[in-house]
Amino acid sequence: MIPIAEALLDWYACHGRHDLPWRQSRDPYHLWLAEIMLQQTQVESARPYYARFLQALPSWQALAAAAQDQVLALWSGLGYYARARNAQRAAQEVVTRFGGHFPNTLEAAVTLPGVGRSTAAAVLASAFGHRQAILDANARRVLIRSHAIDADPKAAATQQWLWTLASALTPEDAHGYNQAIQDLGAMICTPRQPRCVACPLVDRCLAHAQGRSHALPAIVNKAPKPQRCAFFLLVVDTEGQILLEKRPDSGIWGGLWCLPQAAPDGGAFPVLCSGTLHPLEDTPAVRQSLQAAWSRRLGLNLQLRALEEEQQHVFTHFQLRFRCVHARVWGSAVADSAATLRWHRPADALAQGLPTPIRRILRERSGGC
DNA sequence: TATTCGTGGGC
DNA sequence: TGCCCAAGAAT
Repeated sequence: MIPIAEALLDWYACHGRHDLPWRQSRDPYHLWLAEIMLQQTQVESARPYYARFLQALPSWQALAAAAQDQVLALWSGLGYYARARNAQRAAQEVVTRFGGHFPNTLEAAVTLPGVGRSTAAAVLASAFGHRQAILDANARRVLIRSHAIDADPKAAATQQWLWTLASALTPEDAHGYNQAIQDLGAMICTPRQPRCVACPLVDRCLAHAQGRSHALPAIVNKAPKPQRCAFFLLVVDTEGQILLEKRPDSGIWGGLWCLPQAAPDGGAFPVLCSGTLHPLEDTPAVRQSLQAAWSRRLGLNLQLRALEEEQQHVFTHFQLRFRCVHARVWGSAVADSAATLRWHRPADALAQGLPTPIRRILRERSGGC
């Protein structure tokens, strides 16, 4: 066996995180679900979602047949909601195209929505014992440091080299090795302040030999985050119900239920705001356009009331500044043939698949903790 | 090829 | 506090 693999497997046997829930199973459904949830997500964030999801939808068939709203409600708060929509589509394809069994080749597995090369390899190795290399953030960082790779980690040529390296280093026991290198990356070879004294690869690590462990991977220059501004409508009917709008599948918060949103100009999408402008200012003109836009889009006769203080929510690639607008409704009834508008009692609203800042708003209003 | 997709932890 | 980063994939 390659010395690196042997050292990693020995270390893993003693120090690995053997107690993770998805490591107690060899069921492809369990392992696949864990891999999807863990994409760009830390273990402790995904853990409670994994348990709840499996409890509610314990099989390919259950997930395939579920209502999308239920799937998104189970995912609500975990982020990257395309994963949830793709997961359901993948389950449907496993049932219809693969007879209820996860495909047992890399080529077939990556045809499933939301399953890329690394996710497919992880499932095949763990569920079927195949010798398949992964290349996630942990493995990538370990390889970059151990081989002192200076190139831009995101460049295509670097990715290709890393995949070649990962494949060459992965032993027959890929199941154990993949988990070992992930645990090393998460526990020892961390992004900042790696604990090289406790690393089983310290004697073979080029970065450590060169005294550059802390300097790798190379830093990629970051683009400044644009700011976007929007208003959210808080309208309650005579029975105390609140109006929610289902967002389209594409775009941010796709498929989730949200407070009706409008830009200061009345448009549907948040507008870019520079430092000098005050797009969230409470002016008669802004109120006018908001009232007109929402009344038309929602088919309601609205009377705007107070505007709440500005809040913000930071995404990976932009910052959303927003204010909540209280309103009264005259008459009733929302005409919505597409069923993208619904009145919910407060408790019902909180059971829906909501984006985190919207959940926070509704929770505070209903006096919850 | 470069963007677009969430959210919370940690320093 | 602000910023970086995470068990990546789709478009």
